[in-house]
Amino acid sequence: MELPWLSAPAADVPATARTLLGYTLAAEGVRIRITEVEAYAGTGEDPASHAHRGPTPRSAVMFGPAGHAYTYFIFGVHWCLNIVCGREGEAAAVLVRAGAVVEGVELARARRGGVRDRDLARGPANLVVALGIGPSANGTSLIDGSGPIVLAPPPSPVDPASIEAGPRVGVAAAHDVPWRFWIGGDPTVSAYRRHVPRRRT
DNA sequence: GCGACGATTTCG
DNA sequence: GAAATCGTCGCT
Repeated sequence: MELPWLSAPAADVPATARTLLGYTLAAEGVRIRITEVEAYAGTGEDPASHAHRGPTPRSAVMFGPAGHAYTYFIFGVHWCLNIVCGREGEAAAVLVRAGAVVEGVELARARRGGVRDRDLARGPANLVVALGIGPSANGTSLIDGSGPIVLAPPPSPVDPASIEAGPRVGVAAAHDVPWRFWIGGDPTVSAYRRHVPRRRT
């Protein structure tokens, strides 16, 4: 699978994020159709990006070739999945926030335990659980079949007019850029929560 | 080396 | 509204 537009310049990552809506991610017996994403740009361009202050051991994958997975650990509890975008040396990425399970529903139910089907892959950490992936996926290719996750084009095209945009969820910085994109009206899209500062101890 | 804090989820 | 819970990153 060749997806050259994934390597579009980092400045175009919002457009890349929109394009990824409707694509499917398959891993460990479950396939989900992406219904919600967020765009993150690179060094110096996006205060909310992990790569904003330059390369670090964690964010190194973001600076690599497009089409690879960037997984990170958050709050000592959860894993989230990004699709690396942009040209090599740039650090753009698209956070996969929600999806609809289209294959392997039984497996996804077993992994998520007793939630409604629409919630199986609702929210970035829940989506990762439904797909049964984890830290070992970091840095693997999503497009050449060499890794545990495979990205594939939409089974049915997404109507561009149905795509909606808004501020990214839970980010303290850049609250004003509408870099979250979702398929309008889709029940699997996660609820918007504004960033809440933690109480200092 | 130390400490504040996070692209979250879930419960009360 | 707040806790859980720990790796990462910047610097008191």
